[in-house]
Amino acid sequence: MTPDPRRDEAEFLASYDPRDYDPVAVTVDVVALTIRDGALHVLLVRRGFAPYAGMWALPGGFVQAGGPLRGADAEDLPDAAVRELAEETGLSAKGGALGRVHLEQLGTYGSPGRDPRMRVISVAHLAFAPELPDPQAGGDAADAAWVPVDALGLTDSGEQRPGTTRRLAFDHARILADGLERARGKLEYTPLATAFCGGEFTIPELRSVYEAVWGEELHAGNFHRKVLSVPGFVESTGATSDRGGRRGGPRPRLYRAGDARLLHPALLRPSREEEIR
Amino acid sequence: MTPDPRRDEAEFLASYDPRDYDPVAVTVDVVALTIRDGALHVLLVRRGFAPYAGMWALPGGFVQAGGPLRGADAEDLPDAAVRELAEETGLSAKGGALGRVHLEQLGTYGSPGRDPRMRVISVAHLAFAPELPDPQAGGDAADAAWVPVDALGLTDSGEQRPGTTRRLAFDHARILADGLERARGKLEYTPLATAFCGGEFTIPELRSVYEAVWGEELHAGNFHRKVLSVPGFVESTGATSDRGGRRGGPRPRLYRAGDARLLHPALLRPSREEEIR
DNA sequence: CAAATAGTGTCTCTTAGACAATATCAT
DNA sequence: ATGATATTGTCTAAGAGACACTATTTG
Repeated sequence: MTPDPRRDEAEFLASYDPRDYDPVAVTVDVVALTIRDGALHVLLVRRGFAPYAGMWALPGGFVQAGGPLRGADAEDLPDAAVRELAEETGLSAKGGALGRVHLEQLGTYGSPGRDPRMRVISVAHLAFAPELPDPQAGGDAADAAWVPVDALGLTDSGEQRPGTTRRLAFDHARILADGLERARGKLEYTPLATAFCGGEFTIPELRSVYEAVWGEELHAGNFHRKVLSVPGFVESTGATSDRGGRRGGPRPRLYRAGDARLLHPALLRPSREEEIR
Repeated sequence: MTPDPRRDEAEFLASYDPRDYDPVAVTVDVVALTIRDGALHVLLVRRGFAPYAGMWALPGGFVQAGGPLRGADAEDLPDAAVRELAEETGLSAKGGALGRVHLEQLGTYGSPGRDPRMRVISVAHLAFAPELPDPQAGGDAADAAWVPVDALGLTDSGEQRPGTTRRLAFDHARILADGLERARGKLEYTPLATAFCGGEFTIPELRSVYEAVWGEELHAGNFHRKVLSVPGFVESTGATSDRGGRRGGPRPRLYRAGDARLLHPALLRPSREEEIR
């Protein structure tokens, strides 16, 4: 049963009864990405309870709907995503380390049967974070950790290769695969790679972000010149890093994110020939 | 109140009661675009009932959730979008004219208060259609029509300019603005402009699609050469159109969509300098 | 016939990418 | 000292866009 839009609002509210509706739950899941030790990591929680007990899942939870009277506890979707992220990481949402996190909506997943309990529509979000502390296992989670994406054995078709130890619950392998593909694309035409860095960063650090997300080595010289040539991508701080490269080399200069929202011309990743058809 | 994931599935189902939940309704809305008379049009319905009676809205409706027992009437989100489109246009979903329509998810809109009746989460979809017949006003709609997008006075910020006669209900101006921006971008790096054409089309017809969506005139010669140079964008049918241009000119050749899913190199639209920052 | 249009040729400028060179730093 | 790294320079090929030209069709 679904609401009948032919009734006007007053009549609707007067005759309102939750039992008239097919129950649908709306959740928010977050694909939170960060770079650790030069590798792309995703924030996962281990489920303590059925369904999928013991398996790993994206952090997420039910949206506070607010009920028919739309109480003050009704949450907007981005707010719900930030709240879930804060709960799982133990970080404060406002002003704290989460203040620098980029968050965008990824997509909505609502196939019947994706949750064995009931019809669940999940609005997935994508977050780019600078390096954050290890998460606190809390709430519903038996464990929580930043997990290297490579260790999950994801295929392009959104499944995990057989033999992968950490199995993902629900359709979270598909959601994560979609999030990774979105992230790879975003790095091409937006300056969001800077969201993985701290407030100040070097060009080689920025390059390592691209290499971690794209899974390809980039030519240092050409990358350097390209980043500086795109208007508004980065701006110089005038300062210089206090350390050279890991195994030698001069001290790189420091930059901060510029004011561009789109990169023009874009930084196209090499060798996309395969995925064109 | 939200479900407690700590209960296992059997216990969950045994104790299930719809009244335990904050009621949330999930709808599907469709931004259906087509080209008519060289101008971009969107499919709109006029609301016959409150809220927003008399205003125009995107076609859409409630998703059939299927209830806790997940009956056979449970709908996937894309299926719901196709069903809404078929209901509003009076066209058959399978095999009919809707078979050639491109459909993709656009985004999910769930701000509290966006629907005055209750908490409604709307999963918006974007459809590219070749020229279709005029829709049949039916179901909940007092009227239905393909409306020129330019006549809606949309601003970049997702609002309608004052003085626009056809007002859009709910947050549909924002959704439509997002859909248009997505469409403009998709034409750059995918061959989806062909989805606005019939099975066979000419390069000038394809160019008119780009001009209608981007709102800019393109250089005919350069466009022609560019389209043919991108691998897999179009393939020749060998045939020639039976008419020349409107006011003269040779008969253009006919092409059909190629097998590329991405355009490489992309067709970048001119003059994007403004929107970079 | 006059005007418009399809399709092709040519030129210039920008950019991507390969490669090289040099200065600086870690070990 | 040795090797790695940051940064800049140079060269080549590809592509975008401006412009011109010809052949063909409509009215």
